[in-house]
Amino acid sequence: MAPDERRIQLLAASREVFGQRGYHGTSISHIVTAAGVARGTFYNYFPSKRAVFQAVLDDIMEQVEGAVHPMDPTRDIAAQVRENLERLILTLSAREDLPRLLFGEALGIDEEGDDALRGFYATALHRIEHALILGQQFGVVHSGDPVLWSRCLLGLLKEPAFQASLHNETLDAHALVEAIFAFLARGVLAGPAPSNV
Amino acid sequence: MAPDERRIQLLAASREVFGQRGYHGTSISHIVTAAGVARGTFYNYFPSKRAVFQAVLDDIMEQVEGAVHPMDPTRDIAAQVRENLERLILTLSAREDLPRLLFGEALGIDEEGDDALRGFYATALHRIEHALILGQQFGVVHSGDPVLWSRCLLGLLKEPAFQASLHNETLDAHALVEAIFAFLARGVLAGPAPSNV
Amino acid sequence: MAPDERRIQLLAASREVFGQRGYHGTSISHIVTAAGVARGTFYNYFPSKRAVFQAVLDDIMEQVEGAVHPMDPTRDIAAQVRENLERLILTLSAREDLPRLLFGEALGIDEEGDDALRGFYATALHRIEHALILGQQFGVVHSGDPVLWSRCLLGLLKEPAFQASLHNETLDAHALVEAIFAFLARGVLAGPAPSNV
Amino acid sequence: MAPDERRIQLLAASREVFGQRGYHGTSISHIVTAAGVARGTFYNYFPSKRAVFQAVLDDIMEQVEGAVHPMDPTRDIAAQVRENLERLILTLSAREDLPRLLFGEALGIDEEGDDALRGFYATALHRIEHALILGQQFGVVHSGDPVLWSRCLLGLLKEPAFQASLHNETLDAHALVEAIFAFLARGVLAGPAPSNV
DNA sequence: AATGAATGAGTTTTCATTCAT
DNA sequence: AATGAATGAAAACTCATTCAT
Repeated sequence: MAPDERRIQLLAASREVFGQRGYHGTSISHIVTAAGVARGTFYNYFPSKRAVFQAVLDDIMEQVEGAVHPMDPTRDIAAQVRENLERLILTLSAREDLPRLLFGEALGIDEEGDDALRGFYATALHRIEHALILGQQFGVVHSGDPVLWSRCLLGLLKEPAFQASLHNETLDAHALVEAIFAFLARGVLAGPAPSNV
Repeated sequence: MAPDERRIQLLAASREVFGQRGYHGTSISHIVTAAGVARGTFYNYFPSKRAVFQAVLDDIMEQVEGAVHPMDPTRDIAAQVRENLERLILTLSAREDLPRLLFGEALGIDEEGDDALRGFYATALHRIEHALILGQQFGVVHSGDPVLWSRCLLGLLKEPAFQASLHNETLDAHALVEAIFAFLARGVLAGPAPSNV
Repeated sequence: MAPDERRIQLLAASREVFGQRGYHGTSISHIVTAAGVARGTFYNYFPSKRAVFQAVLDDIMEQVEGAVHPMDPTRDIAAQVRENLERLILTLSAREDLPRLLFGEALGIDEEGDDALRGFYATALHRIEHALILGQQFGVVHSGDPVLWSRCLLGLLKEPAFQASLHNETLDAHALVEAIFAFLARGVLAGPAPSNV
Repeated sequence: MAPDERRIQLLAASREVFGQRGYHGTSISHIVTAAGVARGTFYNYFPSKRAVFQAVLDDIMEQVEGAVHPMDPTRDIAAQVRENLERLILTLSAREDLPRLLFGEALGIDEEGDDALRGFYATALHRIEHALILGQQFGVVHSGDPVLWSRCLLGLLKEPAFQASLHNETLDAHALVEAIFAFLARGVLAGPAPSNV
C-alpha cells in the first residue's frame, strides 16, 4: 500500500476509535486492530499516540474551518452569514464523532494540545469579532464589546450542538439556524416596551 | 484529625489537583502529596480515584445550582433573573478550577459520570425552559422551541465562561450580564427595519 | 469484658471467618467486624493475623486429638477402635468449618505453620502405627510397613471427610465407620479364593 | 522466541514458583524473574495471575488423568488396575511440586477454581465407582456404597502421596501399590475368625 | 483496655513505545 | 515497509500493622 494511503487509513481508523472511546479510552491496540495493521506499522506513520490524535483534531478543525466561506461583499451579507451557519451546523452534525472529539476530548491532553485548541477557537472568534466590528461600523450591529459578544455568539451555536451530541440526537440544522437568527435579530424578549428603536 | 475534616481536606486537595492537571493527568500520588497524607489514608475516605472525582464534581454542581435562587413572583422578574445570572457568573468565576472541571473534564470519564453530567445539564436546561414557557404565556417572550432556545441561552452564558477559563482570564461578571441581557432584549442586529414591535 | 472472654470471643470470630473465607480471603477487618470490636483491640490479644490463625488451628487440632481416647487394654480392642473412629468422624463433621481449615487452609501459610501441621499428622500417624505394630505382634494385623499403612488408613478416614466438605455434604458417621471397618476386616475384593486364613 | 515456546517457558517457570512458594506466596515478580522476562511479557501470554495458575493446574490434572489408561476387557483386569495405579503413583511422585499444587494449593483460590478441582475429583471418583459397581456385578467386589467406597479408595492412594510430599520424601511406588493391593484384597485385619467366606 | 485514624510497602495490571527480524 | 514480541515505567488499589488518644 502506498504510504499516503496507509497514513489516511490509519488516520481514519484512529478518528473512528477516538470518536467512540475517547482519547484516554483508546489504546494503540484499538487503533491497529481497527486499521488491520501490525503494532509497529502504526509507529512508522505516527511518532506517538499524542501525534495521531493531534492529526485527527487538525483534520477536524480544518474541516470545520472549511465550512465557513469567505464573505463576498457584493452579495447579501445576511444571506451569506446564514449560509455559513448552515454549512457549519451541517458539518458539526455530519459525523457523530466530531462533537465528542472537538468539544469533549480536545481539551486537557497536554499543554500543546490546549494551545492548538485555543488557536482554533481564536481563529473562529476573530472571524466573528471581525464581522461584528464591521457590522457596528455599518450600523447594522448594536454597539458592545466585540470580544465578549463573539464568545456569546459562539456559545449560541456550540451549546445546542454539544447538547445534541450529549443526548445522541441529530441536530436539526435548519431549526437551529432559524433560532440563532431570531436571537440575532431581536433577542428573546418581546413585550410592551422594548423600545430599541 | 476528625474524619469529617480529613474528608474535606482530601476533597479540597483533589479538586485542586484535578483542576490543575485534569482527571487523567492526576494520579493518587498527586492527591496524597497535595494533601500531605499517606497513600492508604486516601483510600480510607474514598474508594477510588473515580469516586473522589465524582465527589468533587457533585460539590461543584451543588455550588452552581445553589447560585440560582428560586424566583419570588411578587418581585420584579427581570431583576431576579439578572441577579441569578450575576450570582451564577460570580460562582463560575470565583474559583478558576471550576470551569475546567465542569466544562473540560466532566465529560468522558465513564458512562456513569456522563449520566451525572447529563443530569446536571438537564436540571439547568429545564429551569430555563420553564422560564421561557412562562414568559411565552405572559407574552414577554417570543414564540419558539423552548428546548432549543434553552440550549442557546445556556451557551450564551457558558461559552464566555469557558473561553475566559481557557485563557486564564477572570470573567467580568457585570459586563457579561449586560451583554446577555442585551442579547435577550433585542439581539445584536440593529437596523433600519427590525420591526419587532 | 474480662481478657479471657475477649480472647475467646476473638478466637471464635476468627474461626468463623477463616472457615468461611479461608486464610487469605480473611482480613483483620473481617475479624474485628465479626467480633464487634475495634481494629486495635484485636492487636491487644493477638500479635498478628498469622498468630490468630495458628491459635484457631491449635484449637482444632486439640479438639480432633481429644476425640481419640486412650485404649483400655482390659476392654475389647476392636470396640474401642470403633468408638474412637466414630468420635473422630463426629468431631470432623460437627463443625462445618473444620474440614476446610484443617484440610484446605492449614498448609502453605508459612514454614512454621507447615511444621505445626506436620506435628499434628505425626501425632495421629504415630498412634495408628503404634496400634498396627501392636496388632502385628498379637497376630491380629497382617504384616506390612506400619508407616505406609498408617498413612493409608489415615487416607481412608480423611478423604471421605474431605470430599464431603468439598460438596457441602454432611458426613454419615455410622456409614463411614462401617465402610472403614469392612475395609480393615477384609478389603474390598471378594472372590473365589481370597484364602486369607 | 516463538510464542509457543515462550508460553511453555512461562508456564514452566510459573509451575516452579507456585510449587515452591504456593499461590499466595507467589507474585508476578517471582514468576517473571524466574522466567527471565520483563513484567509486561508475562501479561502478553496470560491475562492474570489467576489464569496462569489455572493453566498450571490444568496441565497437572491432564497429566494425572493421562496416567490412567482405559481398561482392555480382554486382558487381566487386576493387572491393569495395578499398572494404572503404578503409573498414577509414578506420576504423582515424578515431580515434587505436583502434590503440593494439587493437594495443597488447588483449593480455595476462588469459586471457579474450586469448581475445576471438584470436576477433577469427580472424574477420578466416577472411574473408581464405575469399577466398583462392575466388580460388584461380577461378584469380585463386596457389596457396599460405591460412592463412599470410591472416596475411601482415593484416600488410600492420595494420603500416602500427600504425606510423602509433606516430608519431602520420594514415594516408593512399588511398595505403595503392594500395600494398596493388600488392603483391597484382604484388609489389614487377620485373625482367628475373619469368617468372610 | 479500647479505639480507629493513619501508615506505606507491596501487589496486580496496563500500555505506549522499541527494535530485531 | 511491515511485523509483533518484548519492554518497563507507572498506575490504582489492598491491608497488616502501629500508635496517639
